[in-house]
Amino acid sequence: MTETDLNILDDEETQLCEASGKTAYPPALEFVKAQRMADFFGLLGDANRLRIISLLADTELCVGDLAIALDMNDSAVSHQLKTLRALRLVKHRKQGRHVFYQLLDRHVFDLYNTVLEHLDETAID
Amino acid sequence: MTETDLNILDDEETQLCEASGKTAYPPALEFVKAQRMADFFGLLGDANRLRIISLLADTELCVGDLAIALDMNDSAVSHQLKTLRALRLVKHRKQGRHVFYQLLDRHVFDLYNTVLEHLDETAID
DNA sequence: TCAACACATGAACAGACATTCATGTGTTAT
DNA sequence: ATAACACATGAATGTCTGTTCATGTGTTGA
Repeated sequence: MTETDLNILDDEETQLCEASGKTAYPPALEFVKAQRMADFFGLLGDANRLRIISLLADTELCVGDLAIALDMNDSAVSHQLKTLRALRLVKHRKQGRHVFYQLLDRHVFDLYNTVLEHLDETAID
Repeated sequence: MTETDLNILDDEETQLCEASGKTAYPPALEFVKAQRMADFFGLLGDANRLRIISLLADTELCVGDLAIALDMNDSAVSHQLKTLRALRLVKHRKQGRHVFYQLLDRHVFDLYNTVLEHLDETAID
């Protein structure tokens, strides 16, 4: 047996369906970690947030210009930026009464591009 | 001017805030494409769906075993699998009264691992 | 000082979505 | 045939969340 190698909970040997040739549960991603990942992906699961990211990846922009470029309410943009700021995905710089935002985490933009390519080669729905 | 190079809508020369040194809007991701990406990311934005993916990446499993391994309702698992199936992320194989699912799109699992690493090196919240 | 501006923030509303429950379909075994 | 099983599906429910509206804070210019 290689239960420990497979990181299997051995409190109870619950039986799997006999149709599968397996004798124990495969290791599942712990829920807390799964939840953190889900939060991260969910963060990118909004079209307007992605468009904001796409803009801020190229250049620095203030809230008002973002709103105009995206045809969004100033307040809506500000709320979204607050979210992105909380996750440390953007940094901001105050200049007079303007606040300029810029993409901080390039890792996110890599993910962005990865999925962009994925969509080109895969037919969704 | 390099407006066409930058793919800028030139119907109206709306003025940006003078604080930014820019004279025109940067190109934004088209909304429809952004929406497709958002749908894709949103799909991964659920802890239980991620856990299902993590299990099906390692091995083939039937619905009932998934439900037990994840401590979920059979119906809930089935609903989630329907979603994953619609997006062609999993494939299924019928064997008697069991239906075995398996991860089809390894690209998704790559993304999964990428974010997993990302979370280890970044403090979220 | 006062008005206009840029942005932030809180509450309220509406839409999306995951789960549950009840039910339906198809398969196996007696 | 019929009961038990494995899974799928539709409706209903509760929760989460993005936008809007109203308001607050801080800055600039007259």
